[in-house]
Amino acid sequence: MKHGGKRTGAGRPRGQGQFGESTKPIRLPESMVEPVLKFVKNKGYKLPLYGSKVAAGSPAATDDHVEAHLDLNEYLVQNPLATFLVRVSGKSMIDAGIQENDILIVDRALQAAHGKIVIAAVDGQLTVKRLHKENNQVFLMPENKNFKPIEIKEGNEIFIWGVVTNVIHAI
Amino acid sequence: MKHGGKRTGAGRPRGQGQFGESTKPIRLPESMVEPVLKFVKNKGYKLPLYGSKVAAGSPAATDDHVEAHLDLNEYLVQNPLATFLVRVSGKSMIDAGIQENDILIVDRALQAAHGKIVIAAVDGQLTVKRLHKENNQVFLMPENKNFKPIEIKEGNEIFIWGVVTNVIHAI
DNA sequence: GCACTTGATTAATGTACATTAATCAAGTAT
DNA sequence: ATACTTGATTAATGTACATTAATCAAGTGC
Repeated sequence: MKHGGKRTGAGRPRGQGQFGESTKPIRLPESMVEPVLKFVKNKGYKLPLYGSKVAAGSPAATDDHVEAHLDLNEYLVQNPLATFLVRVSGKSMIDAGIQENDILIVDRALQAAHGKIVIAAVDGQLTVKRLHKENNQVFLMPENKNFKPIEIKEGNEIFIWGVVTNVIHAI
Repeated sequence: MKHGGKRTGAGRPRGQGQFGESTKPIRLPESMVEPVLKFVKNKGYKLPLYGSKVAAGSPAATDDHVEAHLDLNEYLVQNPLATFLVRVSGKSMIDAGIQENDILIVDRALQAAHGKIVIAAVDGQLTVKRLHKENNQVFLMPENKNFKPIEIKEGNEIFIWGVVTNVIHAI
């Protein structure tokens, strides 16, 4: 009663697991287990970015003309520990394409240089303005003709929180 | 030579690990190990969202007035497997706040209803337009007076790929 | 010959376990 | 007394291991 002998190709095939590839046990902090499982399930949120020229048919049908696969977190956030979001209120930057209720991605690690759009706290209120530095004078410039520039002087309570890198506008 | 006896409070303290909390071994597909470690290192990219009123000082100093902690992937992408990105070329939707080189987040799972801004493939070229349905006629409407509407008729090679949900504009 | 059963083979899976690290307390030397 | 050493205690950490799953091949009955 022998069943022995070679079994080339026998055994559970590789890549038959739930992920279709080999796995590795990694220790994760308990609070991250759920988010990570979601992250893995969504394949790391790598979204295809299409350029302008495309093949006919639906985007699912072809991967031609895919410029890249982007994770929005990685693409939009350079310095995760120094980045925060601000919801826009007011229309003072409407001419810069920043509309009410848009979400701004703000990086505290970037230099608040002349010409940059920044988030500043003025009178306990956050505001978006373009930073204008000129001959020792510093202004927060609105981009809406109905608003006036704010001058930053020694001693007035204005803090620049960071530099706006991206605007997210919901349709 | 006894060193025995009770040792209340002895032992390595809880929360002394690299994550400051208990961990759990989870199997991950090998290709996701690196992205997941990055994801965990960045604490799941939970970014604080500030409203308009704030305390003085820098945003790092206080967590008052934080409306929420958002993961941009989760916030922007409802249907990860049906979502893709398109880089905008052309200015045909400039009046809708969609500028050249912006990145659009597009969801194929949403209904392309009248009035929605959609991505369509026209002559092997992707285009953003507002969908206009009226009396059995369907139009792709630009929002820029220099461009003309495109009518979608039976038999012409126009495919609607999905509905634009968000616009990302780099500053 | 053909279907079915049984054992062999190998990968996937989850977790138990040995090791390491960090702390406490008693013993020891100064 | 004070500092140092040694063993005890308990959590963190990485991985080995037992179990399960999926396949192959020989044996068995008809």
